[in-house]
Amino acid sequence: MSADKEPGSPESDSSPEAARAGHFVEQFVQDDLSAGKFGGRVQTRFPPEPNGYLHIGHAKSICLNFGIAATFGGICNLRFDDTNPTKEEAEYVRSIEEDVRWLDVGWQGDALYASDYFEQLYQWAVQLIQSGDAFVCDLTFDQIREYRGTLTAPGKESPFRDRTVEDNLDLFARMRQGEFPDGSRTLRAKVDMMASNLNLRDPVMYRILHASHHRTNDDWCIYPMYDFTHGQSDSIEKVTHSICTLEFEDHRPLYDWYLEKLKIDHPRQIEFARLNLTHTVMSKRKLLQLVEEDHVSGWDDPRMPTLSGLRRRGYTPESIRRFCELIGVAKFNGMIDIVQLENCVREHLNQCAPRVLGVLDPLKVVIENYPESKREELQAINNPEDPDAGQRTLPFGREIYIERSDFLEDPPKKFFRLAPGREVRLRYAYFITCRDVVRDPKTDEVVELRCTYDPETLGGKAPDGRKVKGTIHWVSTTDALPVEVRIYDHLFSVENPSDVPDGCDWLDHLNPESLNVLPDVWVEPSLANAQPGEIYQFERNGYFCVDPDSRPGRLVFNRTVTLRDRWAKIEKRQTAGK
RNA sequence: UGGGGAAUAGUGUAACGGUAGCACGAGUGACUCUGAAUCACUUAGUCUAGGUUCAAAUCCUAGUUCCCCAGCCA
Repeated sequence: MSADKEPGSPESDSSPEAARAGHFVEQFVQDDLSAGKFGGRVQTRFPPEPNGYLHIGHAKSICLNFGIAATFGGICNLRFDDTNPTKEEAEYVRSIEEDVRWLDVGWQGDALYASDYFEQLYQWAVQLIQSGDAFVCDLTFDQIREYRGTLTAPGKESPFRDRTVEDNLDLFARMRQGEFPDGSRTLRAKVDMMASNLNLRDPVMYRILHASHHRTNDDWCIYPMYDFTHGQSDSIEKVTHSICTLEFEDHRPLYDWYLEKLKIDHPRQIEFARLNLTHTVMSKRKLLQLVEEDHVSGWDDPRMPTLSGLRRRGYTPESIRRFCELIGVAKFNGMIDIVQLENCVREHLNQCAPRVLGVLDPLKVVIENYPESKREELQAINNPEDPDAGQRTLPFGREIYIERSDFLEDPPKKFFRLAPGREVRLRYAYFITCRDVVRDPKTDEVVELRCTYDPETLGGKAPDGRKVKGTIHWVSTTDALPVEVRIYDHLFSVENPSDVPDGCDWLDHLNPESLNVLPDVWVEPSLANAQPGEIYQFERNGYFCVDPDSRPGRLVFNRTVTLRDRWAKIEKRQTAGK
C-alpha cells in the first residue's frame, strides 16, 4: 500500500518515534496512520444525544475526540444523535452547543445531525429489505422480548421473518405513511436469533413513533434506532475513528454487519472507560431526575456535575481540560476522586483569580487606639502570581470585621491567630493585639473584640523586629459591601451514590448540607462592580464566582472551592486525638 | 450457568521481555504579610497459582474478582 498520504497540519506528529506516545487510543490511531489506513486521514466526532445537559463525563469524551483530531491534524464533528424524538429537545441542542463552545476545544461551530440523514437511512433500510436482510415484524413489544431469549438461552425466530420482499417493502412504506399505530410493527434486521451476542438477535432497525421531532417536526412517524444510525452516520461523515464508551463494545459486531451489508466504508471503533467521579452521579437519567424533582435548582445548579453547573460554580474551561488530560484514557472502569477535579480548578484559579478580602462569618473588632475619624487607603496586591495584575487600595478604619474562626478564647497549640493578649498581622495593614472580649450578656456569645494596633507596623513588619506568626484578613465595617455567599459541598454524602444497598434509594444519599447560604458576608468595596461569571480569590478562604442571581447592590457569590487548608487538618487531628 | 471487557501504591495512569515511573492523596521539613502558592524529602504497587525465559507487569495455562449486555433508549 502506498504511503502518500495528506500531511495533515504542520503540528501533526506522525514520526515513527511518536508511535508509542500517548494513551492507547492515540496509539491505535497512530498505528492506523503508520499502516497507511484511511488514506492517512484522521477524523473523529463527538455524538451526544440532545436529551440532557452535558456533564464532566462528556468533557472527557469531548477532549478525547477533539484532542485526537488536533493531535493528528484532522477534524472532529459535533453530531447530534437525535433519533428519539420523545426524549430530545431543541433546548438541549442549544445548551450542548454552548457548552462545547465554552470548553474551547476547537469546535468550528457547525453542528451536524443524524436527523439530516433520515432519508438516506430510510433508503438503506429499503436496500436491506430488498437484499433479504430485513423484515417487517408484527410482534408486540412483549413478544419481541420473549422471542429474544435470555443471556443463556437462544432466541427463536419471529413468525414474520419470512415475509416476501414485496410484502416487506409494502408494509415498510405504509409504516412511513403513518398507517399503523405506535408499537404495532417494527423493521428488524435478519441477523441471527441464536447469536450469543443479544444485539445480533434480529435487532429492531425502525420503530413507529408518532412524535414531533425537534428538527424534522412531523415529517416522519418512523424513526431509526441508534444502532441502525450511528455507524452509517459515521460513514456518511467519513469518520475514521469512532471513539465511544465501553458499553458499546458488543454493539460493534452489529455496526459492522450493517456497514458490510450496505457495502459502505466504516471507521475503526475504539472503546474507552467512561468517567466516574466520587460523590456525584453521571447518568443523564439521574441528573434529569434531580432537576425534575427539584433536588437541585436546575441543570446549571452549581452542585451539578454538568458543564453548565461547573461553569456557574466557577470552574474554568482550562481547569476542566486539564482534568481530562490528567485522568488519562484507558479501559479500566474506575472511579476518580472528586478532589482531583477540585485541585485542577485550584491550580488554574491560583494563576488567574484576583485576590480580594472577604469575611464570611464576621466578628467585629474595634481598634481602641485608632483615631475615630481616621481613615487610610492601603495598597494591596491583586495577584501575587501575576505581576501584571497590579494593585488596588483597601480602606482601613477603626472598626473592622474579621473572620470569627480567626479568634479563639482558648487557643490550642499551633493556633497562630487571634486570642486574648495575642498579636496578629492584619493583611496589608497593622499588627493588632486583642485586649478585651465583649459578650452578649444573654447568650454569652462573643460579639466584639477590643484591640489595639501598633502604628509602627504598617507594611507588615515591626521596627523592633518582633515577629507575628499569623496574618488574618479583614474588611472595614464602614466601607465593606454586604453580599450573599453560597457555600457548596458534595451533592452526595457517599462516594458512590449509585451503589445502593437493598431497600435504599440512591436519593437517600443526597447530602442535606450540600448548600449553605451565608446571608451576612462582607467584602471589600473594590468588588462593587463585579460582574456575573467573574471569579475571585477571597484570601485565606477560597475561590468565589459571581452568580447570575446577583442584583445591583446585592452580589451573590458561589464558592467554587476552598483553598487548601493545613490548619484545618491539624485541627482535625487535634480534636480526633482528644 | 451465554457473550463482551477489565485487573499495576489509597485513587488514577505509564512501562510494549531488560532498573516498576508519574500525578493526586497521605506524611515530614523549608519558605511565606494568604496555615494559600512555591520548593525539598518520605510513604506505598504488578489479582492468585503454576509455567516459558539468563530475565515476566508484559508471553503461556488455570483460577479469582469487578464491569457491561435480555429497550420498539442512546
